Amino acid sequence: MLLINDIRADKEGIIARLAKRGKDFTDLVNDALTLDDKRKATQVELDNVLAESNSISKAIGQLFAQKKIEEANAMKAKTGELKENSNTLGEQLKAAEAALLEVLYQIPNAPGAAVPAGKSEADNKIVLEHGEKPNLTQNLPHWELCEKYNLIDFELGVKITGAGFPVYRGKGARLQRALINWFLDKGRDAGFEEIQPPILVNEASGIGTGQLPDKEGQMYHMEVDNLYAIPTGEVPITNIYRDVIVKEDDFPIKNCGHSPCFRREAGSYGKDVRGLNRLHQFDKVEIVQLSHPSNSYELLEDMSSYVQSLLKDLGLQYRVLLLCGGDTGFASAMTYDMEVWSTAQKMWLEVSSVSNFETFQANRLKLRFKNSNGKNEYAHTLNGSALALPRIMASILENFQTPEGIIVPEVLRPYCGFDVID
RNA sequence: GGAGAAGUGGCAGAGUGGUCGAAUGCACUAGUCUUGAAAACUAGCGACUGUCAUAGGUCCGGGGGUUCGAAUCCCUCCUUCUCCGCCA
Repeated sequence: MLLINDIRADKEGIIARLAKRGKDFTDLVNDALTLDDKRKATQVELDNVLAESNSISKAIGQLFAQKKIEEANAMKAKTGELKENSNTLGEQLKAAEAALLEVLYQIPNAPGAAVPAGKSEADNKIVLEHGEKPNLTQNLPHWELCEKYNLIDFELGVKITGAGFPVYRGKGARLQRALINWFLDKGRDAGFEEIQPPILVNEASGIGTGQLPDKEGQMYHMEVDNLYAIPTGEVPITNIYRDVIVKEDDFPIKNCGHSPCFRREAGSYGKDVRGLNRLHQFDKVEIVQLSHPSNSYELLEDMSSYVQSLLKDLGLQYRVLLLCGGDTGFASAMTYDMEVWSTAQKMWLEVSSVSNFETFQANRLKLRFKNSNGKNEYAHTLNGSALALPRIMASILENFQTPEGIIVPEVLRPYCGFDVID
């Protein structure tokens, strides 16, 4: 959520930034400020009552110490009203805080300066396009290639678990494992510390990264133990830093981790979810960065370049989109999407998304650093996929197919141990 | 899963109902001394909220309760340790 103090400091600026999402947030912003005023007023009132009651309690303590029992008992009588008062005010304060939070939770992140205004993906800006779309003599979609070469068995997954839980086998499994290892090695070379996080998280972590309470239905939930299957490695990795005050000198903090991801994706059917396009379980290598507020946008560019370097090394043609306000995720201030053209499906496949959240996540996480004035300040968080496996698998299978087989990108050959899938 | 013990500031560790937000040590920061450093000495040193700045308020694993007053008593949850059981 946005910091109420930031909103207070530059209300018009925040409203203007939010307007780039194609919606007017003036009312919500005003509500938030009004509720915060109310919260503060209640707090001051409560503090005064508590201060008085504290001083009386201390006085009683001193009277007892001086054995003036009767005077002490007489003083006790005075505290009844104060106590009642503080109880009422305490409840009012809780209510005021809850009301403020409820409004703040509804306000998305304010898009950054470079983000174009717009309502839908039609308004996204194509930043660059790299390489030529492949010109193939054979154009099978990946699900047919998977069947032809026995790489991924979707039907078998249905039998074992259900739709959206594919079984990778043989060279399919090996290619995927090769990609994961290669991504992790590249991450390490780029200065990211490798993390292998838990893939089940507790409620506090879900709240920390914003999946809870709103998006509860998108995660698999284990009721017996009240744990959630992670929808992305971002959740456990970012939560490493929940309630942490990092050292300013440690910036940028760079983490990278592979994990399975679980998404219920309730209600999505049709050709967009065919094959590997959308799954309930998939693997992803995620990169996470914590940044000093002063240079988080530089780091966003670094992350974008890094992801692009992976795509280039794989020999994939791609384009980079700067998402417009309306298409930028709720928590993000600025997002680049990387898309690979699928010749067979005649559509762009989103293979990565890198975002700068500014303080939006750090606020909920209570992720701070001590600045040069000795004051605690919220850090900026960024993350991105580097990369998500299924669509990269699909891109490789579809774009490197030949009548003689699928040609494995050179960088992966040492990792998977074969040059061609036939 | 069963039995027992424990959770206090960055760390260690006092504190069992009344000037305790918390002794002491270490670590850290600044100063004195020194050519410089070390040592020694002096001072400072938790977080949140709040104020123009003070003041004030909250926080001793989390939540709730008893009391005029809770780190201290009660309930509950979580975590860690020891022993037993089970086990990749």
